[in-house]
Amino acid sequence: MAGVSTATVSRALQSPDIVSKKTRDAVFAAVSETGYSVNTAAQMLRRNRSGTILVILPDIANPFFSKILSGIEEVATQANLTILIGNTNGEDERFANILENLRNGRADGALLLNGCAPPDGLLAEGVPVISISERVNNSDIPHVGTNNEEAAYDATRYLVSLGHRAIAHAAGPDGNTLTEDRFAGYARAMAEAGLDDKINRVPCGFSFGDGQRAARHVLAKHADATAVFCANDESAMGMIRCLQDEGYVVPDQISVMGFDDVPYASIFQPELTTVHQARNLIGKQAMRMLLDFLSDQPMPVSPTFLEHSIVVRNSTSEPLDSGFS
Amino acid sequence: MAGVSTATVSRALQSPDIVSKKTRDAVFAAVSETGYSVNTAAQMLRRNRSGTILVILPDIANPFFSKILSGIEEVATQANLTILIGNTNGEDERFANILENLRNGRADGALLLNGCAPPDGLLAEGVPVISISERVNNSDIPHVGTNNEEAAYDATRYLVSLGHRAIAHAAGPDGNTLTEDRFAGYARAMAEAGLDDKINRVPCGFSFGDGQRAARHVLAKHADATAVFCANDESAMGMIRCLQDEGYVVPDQISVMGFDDVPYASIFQPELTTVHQARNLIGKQAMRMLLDFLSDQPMPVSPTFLEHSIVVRNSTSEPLDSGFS
DNA sequence: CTGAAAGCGCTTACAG
DNA sequence: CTGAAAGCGCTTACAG
Repeated sequence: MAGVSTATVSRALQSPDIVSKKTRDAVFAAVSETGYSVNTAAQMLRRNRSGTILVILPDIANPFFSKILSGIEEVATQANLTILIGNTNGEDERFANILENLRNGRADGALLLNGCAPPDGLLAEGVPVISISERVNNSDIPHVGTNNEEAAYDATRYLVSLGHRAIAHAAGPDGNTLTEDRFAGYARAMAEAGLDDKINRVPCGFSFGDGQRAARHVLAKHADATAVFCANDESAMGMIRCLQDEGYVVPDQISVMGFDDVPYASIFQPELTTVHQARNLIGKQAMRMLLDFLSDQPMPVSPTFLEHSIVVRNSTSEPLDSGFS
Repeated sequence: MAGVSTATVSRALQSPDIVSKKTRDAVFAAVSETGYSVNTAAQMLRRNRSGTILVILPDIANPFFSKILSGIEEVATQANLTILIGNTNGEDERFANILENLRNGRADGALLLNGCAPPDGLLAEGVPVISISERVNNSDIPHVGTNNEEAAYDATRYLVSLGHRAIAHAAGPDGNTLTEDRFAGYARAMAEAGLDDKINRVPCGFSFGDGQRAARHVLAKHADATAVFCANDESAMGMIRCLQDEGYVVPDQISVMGFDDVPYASIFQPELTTVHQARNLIGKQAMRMLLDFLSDQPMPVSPTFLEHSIVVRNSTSEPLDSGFS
């Protein structure tokens, strides 16, 4: 090296201001000449910090997560943190393996996007964790996301404002907080509009195929419906596709509304009316909170909600008087 | 701990067969009781290996990559390796930062999906790297992917076999090996069918919007075209959407074919005829090769290609005699 | 089959 | 402002 101790090299690199300009320059010169790069493993070992945060999600291919991820990345990069992505694929075993990264020191904290509580004992104690988008039931894990109840309420109110009365709700998968929150908002708006007797929860799910199946259910059992509010965009698209295949015109004969505003919502035909979530901001906010958490700042006890909005496109319109039957 | 030295604990955990059954059991019991987990940092430092491989891609949200990623993950998990995803976002600076993980020991090797050569000096020497899907120009980095020239040739032959003669090609972005390979395959098939004078390279790109713009180009300048072979699925969908907006019926008046077989290809209306790439297998194969590379086995000097196939759906049909003008 | 010991490459109180 | 020294938690030749 260039005439100084390793201690000084370390100082020059980590806190340039505490060494003299002369040594600093010498060190930087030597570094760029030799192409030196600190050994992260040694650094991690000594500091007892990995400088990495773990992002746990159920399906990396789901476009819903991409903007959240880029928000997380932006903030993490600024803070000089690496992000490690763990893909559970909905499997408990994978989830457990991924959590291992928090015990063995590969990551200092985690962002949980899969809505599952870490199994007892698997979450290392005192490790900062924040849940995003999907709340974790019965836990005090800090949360960042959209107010799903409120957003579903707004969505339903929008359909009511168009003149719809028989509005069905194609609900998400069971045992999911998103499903319950969105149904609750729908039911509240219906009740408020004096439509208690029209409240109609159709079992559905979050996939395109689920939406198709739910459409057949609607056609078979609720032929008076003039609108369907679906629990997410994917299922709304499946719903529409099936209705079209059965010869119905959306929105002329039946309106369909989604939730999420995924990238594809504006490419699908008809373009989907949906609820927009501020996904990038959600990711950023969650990462910022995790940063605070890592530096032992107190966490908010109630969930942090970011603003949502109704995006009106072409899959909804005023109802025909008679319904579509 | 349970009556043995740390050396023995290490041996019991890493190579259970070289310790006596008695100590092994004692160690495992103590481990599960205390919830002990090895410190990865210390392990990395001592072994001079991170047990992590770096996957570099331009856009994590692109659904094209998801199946490749899951293939990579499957093999990596079996081999007990962690994967670290680096998202370049197409930015050189990010790319450089991501490559840093190979210098500082956070990763032992890399899988390159962004088709860019690591800038001189930024790739640590002797680090195993394999390129996937998109070849890196002028480099001897081992490659795994689809034979794009051959696949484009097959796609074009399919259109020819339907009876099309005026087949345009909406080409990918400039300076990309995929673009050149696919154009070359298209041109070869056209020439072979005696249609040299019909070879028509329309500047396009890989996005939906690029496809829409290219459609206008085709309508304005090549109104005799009865089919367009697009460089990927996204642009093919944009092409179709614009043609529909202009009042044309696909495939009746004009056939459009894509490349990749992304998940959305079968949901889009009309369902897209395209070239299927064995993305999961590509990911697996690349990861397997990287494993070999890491254990110093020799790499193949020529690219490893996995099988592609033509998926016929509803965006292509026999041409009308007259073209669509 | 097991233990004592060295050392991986950093960082950081402790002196000076 | 800088250096010498200790120690983070492992793994692995080396003895026995």
